[in-house]
Amino acid sequence: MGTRSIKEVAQLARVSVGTVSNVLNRPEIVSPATRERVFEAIRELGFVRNEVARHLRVGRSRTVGLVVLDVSNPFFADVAQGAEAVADEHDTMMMLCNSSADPDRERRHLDQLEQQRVLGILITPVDAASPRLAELTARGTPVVLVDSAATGMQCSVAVDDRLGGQVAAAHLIERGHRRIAFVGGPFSIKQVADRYAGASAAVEAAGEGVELVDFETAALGVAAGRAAGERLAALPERERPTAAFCVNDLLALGFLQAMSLRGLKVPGDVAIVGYDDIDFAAAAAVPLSSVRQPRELLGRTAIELLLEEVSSPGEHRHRQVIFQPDLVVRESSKALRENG
Amino acid sequence: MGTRSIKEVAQLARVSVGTVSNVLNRPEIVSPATRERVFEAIRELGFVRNEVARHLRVGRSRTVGLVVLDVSNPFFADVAQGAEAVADEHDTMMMLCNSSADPDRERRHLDQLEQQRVLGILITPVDAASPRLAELTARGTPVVLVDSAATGMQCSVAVDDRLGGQVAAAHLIERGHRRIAFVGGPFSIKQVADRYAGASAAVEAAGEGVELVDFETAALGVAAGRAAGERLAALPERERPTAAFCVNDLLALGFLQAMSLRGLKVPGDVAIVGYDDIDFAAAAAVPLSSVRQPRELLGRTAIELLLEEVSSPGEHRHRQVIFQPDLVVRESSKALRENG
DNA sequence: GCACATGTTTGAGACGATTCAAAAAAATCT
DNA sequence: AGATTTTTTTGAATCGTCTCAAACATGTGC
Repeated sequence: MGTRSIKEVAQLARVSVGTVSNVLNRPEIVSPATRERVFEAIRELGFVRNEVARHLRVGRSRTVGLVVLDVSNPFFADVAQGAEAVADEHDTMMMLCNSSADPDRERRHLDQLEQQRVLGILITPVDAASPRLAELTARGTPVVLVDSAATGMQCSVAVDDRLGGQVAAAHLIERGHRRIAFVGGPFSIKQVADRYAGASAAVEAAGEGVELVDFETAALGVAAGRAAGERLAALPERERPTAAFCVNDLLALGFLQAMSLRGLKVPGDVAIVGYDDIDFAAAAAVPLSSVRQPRELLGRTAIELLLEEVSSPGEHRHRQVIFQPDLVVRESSKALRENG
Repeated sequence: MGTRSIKEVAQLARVSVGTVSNVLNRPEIVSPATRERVFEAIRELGFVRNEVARHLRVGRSRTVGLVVLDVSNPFFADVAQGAEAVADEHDTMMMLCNSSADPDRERRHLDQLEQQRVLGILITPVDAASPRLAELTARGTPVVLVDSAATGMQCSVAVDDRLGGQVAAAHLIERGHRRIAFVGGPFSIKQVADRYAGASAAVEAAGEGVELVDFETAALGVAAGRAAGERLAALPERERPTAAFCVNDLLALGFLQAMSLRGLKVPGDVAIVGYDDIDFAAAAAVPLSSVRQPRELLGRTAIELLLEEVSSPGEHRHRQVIFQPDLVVRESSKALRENG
């Protein structure tokens, strides 16, 4: 094809390849006249540096991988945006990969990233304990866990999911709800399990008469939420929970949709609290109460930890950063319920 | 670091590097005994093939770039998902890049992708006529335009935006609206301009007494839609459009939110039609009518065209694929309006 | 046991950029 | 003008893998 090499540039500019390389990397050590001649040749030939060759020689990549559970979840889109902003400042490229919460797809992405010898990997793992992650670290690819706490071998950035679940459930209990649905799954995903644990704890703390009812879902999208909503709506009124804590906003949105299809009022018949506080939460049929996470900050911090690890491998100490979530109360959980 | 090369594997397995390479690429030509010995060595050393070196030697990358206007718009997330599914089948990696509709960010991404010598680039360009794109093609990086028609030098996959705009406006006119707001911008984005042109045409065709009122926005997100909604709501009732055609669903969602904040009923006071039919459209406060595009299909087709071009550069003829949009009518535009 | 086909393995170049010691050229000082 | 320092430029070696012609084994038929 029309791709030129440094050699051709050298030829046209009547200098050695070493000089062309110098013009590209340390232009200040090349005499102005030569430098100009080389630039001229570059322009004329439409030369574009081959980053692959550079990488091979230098042994250091300029791209980092970010593997998320679901690109189409705005939560991750925002995390990615935060990370990319920082990457950009460091002249680093970000490869966004989507695992769809599928361990197999995740593995394939990790394989490819490792083969590409990326600078490092940011990942929201399907399973944080997977040996694959330890392997990567051991072989020299730094890994930072995003939205999931590490155990010390890696850096991680997370939000206190247990606390988030607890706050959400406590809020519903305080509003007078006694039977609360927990909507989310699969439990193998750490975030789901932690938020459940938090909600459980709040329910325990409330004592007798308050219970948490599982509505486990197979996935974490709008459709799964709708399905869970249908299941709940189908229950006879006496058994039906009067509130639902959905483990993310997509589920909550789907759940809300099901309520309105089945003629149940929100928050009158069923109150809802979601998680993530994505932009759509506030724009929903009934504006959703939601547990907010600092999304961009999560991304920013993650990549900063990674870049720090890369730039000073010697003295780097792994850190586990944990942010606090915030409950944002909106219509969907506003009504007070008289106890029965 | 702990990264091993083919040479070390060869040493441990007591074979030549050529043989190791053969085991990796054409295992069938290696005798079973040797093959097993090599695999054993690979396992023992934790060898991971260096794709960078391979790429340099072979001259052919296994990754394609996808540059979109906005990762956090679910429309693009879906396009990406469609493309990635196909990429996956072809053992190809996808780099998702976000230009945020910023020509400068777009340029930087294109530079990086070209330097990485990717197999090809799928792009929803900020400006399809940019010489940068022609340059890429000329230098040997195939480019496929996504959601934007090409002029013959490249392949492209698009949806008939003019038709979409027309259908949306015609629908509102048919419902009895005479003054229709067009919400969207900047007009420098092709999709915006085309949808506007279509809506204009429908208004023209309706004859006297029907008009299109511009509410140009600076961006295409929820916030911009909310702002436009505020502007419209602030108008005295007699001048206020009774319907709005929003150039995408994010704008429509924001717009809808503004209506409800200002106490205007949808569709009673103002009817709304959005564009893209993202999952959230159906889940909105008032389920949104929207012009649906085949999102995954767009992505699939784009990368298929690219891979075809790459695999048979000789006889490849550039194609411009155009899909038809569909109007999905929901609550937000259902009410009939008696003419005044 | 020889000629020949068939099946395996080898090892010396690429690929395109970077690096760095050494050569060459230019500038400065006696 | 010659010696010395400083500034530029050079070119060979290198990164890790693939390729391919040639070398080497093994097996077959006579």
